[in-house]
Amino acid sequence: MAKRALTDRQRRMLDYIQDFSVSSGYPPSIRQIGKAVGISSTSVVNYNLNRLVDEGYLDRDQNVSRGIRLTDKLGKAAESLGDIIRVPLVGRIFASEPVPMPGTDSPIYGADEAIEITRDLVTSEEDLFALEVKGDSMIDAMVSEGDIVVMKREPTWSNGDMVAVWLKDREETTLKYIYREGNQVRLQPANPNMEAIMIENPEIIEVQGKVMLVLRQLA
Amino acid sequence: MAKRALTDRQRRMLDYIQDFSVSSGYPPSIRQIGKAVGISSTSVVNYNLNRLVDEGYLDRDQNVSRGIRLTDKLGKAAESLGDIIRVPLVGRIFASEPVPMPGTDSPIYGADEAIEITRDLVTSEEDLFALEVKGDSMIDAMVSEGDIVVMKREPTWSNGDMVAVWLKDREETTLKYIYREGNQVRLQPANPNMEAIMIENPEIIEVQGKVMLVLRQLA
DNA sequence: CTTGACATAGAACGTATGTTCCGGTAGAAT
DNA sequence: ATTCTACCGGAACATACGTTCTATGTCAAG
Repeated sequence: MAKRALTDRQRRMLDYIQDFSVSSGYPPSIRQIGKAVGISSTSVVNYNLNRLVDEGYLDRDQNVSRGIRLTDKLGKAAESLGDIIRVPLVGRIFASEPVPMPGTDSPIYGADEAIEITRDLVTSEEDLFALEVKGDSMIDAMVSEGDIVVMKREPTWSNGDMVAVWLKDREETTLKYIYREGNQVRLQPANPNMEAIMIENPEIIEVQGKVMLVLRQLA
Repeated sequence: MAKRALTDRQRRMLDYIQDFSVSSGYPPSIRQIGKAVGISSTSVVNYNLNRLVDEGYLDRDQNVSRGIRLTDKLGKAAESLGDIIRVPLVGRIFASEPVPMPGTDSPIYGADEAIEITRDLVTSEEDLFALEVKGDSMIDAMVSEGDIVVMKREPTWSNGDMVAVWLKDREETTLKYIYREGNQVRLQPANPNMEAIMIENPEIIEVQGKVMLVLRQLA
């Protein structure tokens, strides 16, 4: 997968490093970091520290105690922190399965992975979660393999919303524009070349979330 | 003695700690400090570090590598650094001896001790040195034991200057206002109750410096 | 199912680093 | 001269800390 935001652990590590540094005047040791974020093994802290170096969030000096230096990348992120929101990446979306939901017992994805988006990309910040699209079954929604859909868990929907719907009879998840038409429901693909699906009995569909954003990270 | 500025070593240590900290993102180790300021023994660095803590220039955390934190005292000093000048304290002034001079082979005092004064206390910053007054022999100059005189090494003097003069015949140093009066020189004590000394032959006096400032630190 | 990439935990290791002790010097005070 | 204080140097010591190795588990890819 292209580029992913930090894991929750790594973010907490950065937060702790920053907090400790400003309050103590010097950076924390590996063991201090581990204790703070709940990692028992120094090697794991070391591992994630190196990941953070790879991501450009900090610099390290080898064989130097507390040889950690925060880069300005974090500073910039902190600056505009008010403009960035984190959306948990809770799983993947298949055509053949209902969408995983956060907080359920469904096989949680990384459990601590997330993507970061600027606030102005979405109209709401509540109840958002993200899914990675697997397979080409969503092509009728103009969504391709590897895309990330940011969804909002919401019980209600309005005409024209793009939603993830679970078609009980077909055992299939699709992304469609949804319209109420009398007693029926019309599921309209984003791809104008595709035919709409008319649902005569609304009982057989289950709206699992409203699509707020589709991300396609290339290169 | 009341309160003294830092030794040259300690000042270099502070400078190095600050430089290293800002450029590295974390404080230096004891051995790094020693190497930087030319101290071979870690215990000596440790010793001076604790002195600096006593003086309030930094905080330390025990048993923590690089557990050094600069206090804002240095920051403030650095802020107003343009307003502070350091005057080397080169020795003591006796009535019975010529004044020691900086740069001579005279028994240099601490060699690295100095006092700090604000710039506005003196009219000139060049060729200044400081002496501690020993004994009560300068009472006719209203200068008492323990005072510090800041002097300017200058070959010339003007009427009304207070100067340190070495009276060759008496083998005595005194602080007096000096006036040229015809062929003679009048040395006028600051204490109005004291009699002036008339010098008929200027050859027997030697002006060793012009007094710029007298400091009396109490409590 | 098997493989490989990724993440974690635990333990052992080497060393960077702070601490302590002991001896020595120089100047000031007595 | 003696004592005292401040400062320095060297070495030994204890440990805080970064590094490395092995084992384990998970999950996506083949």
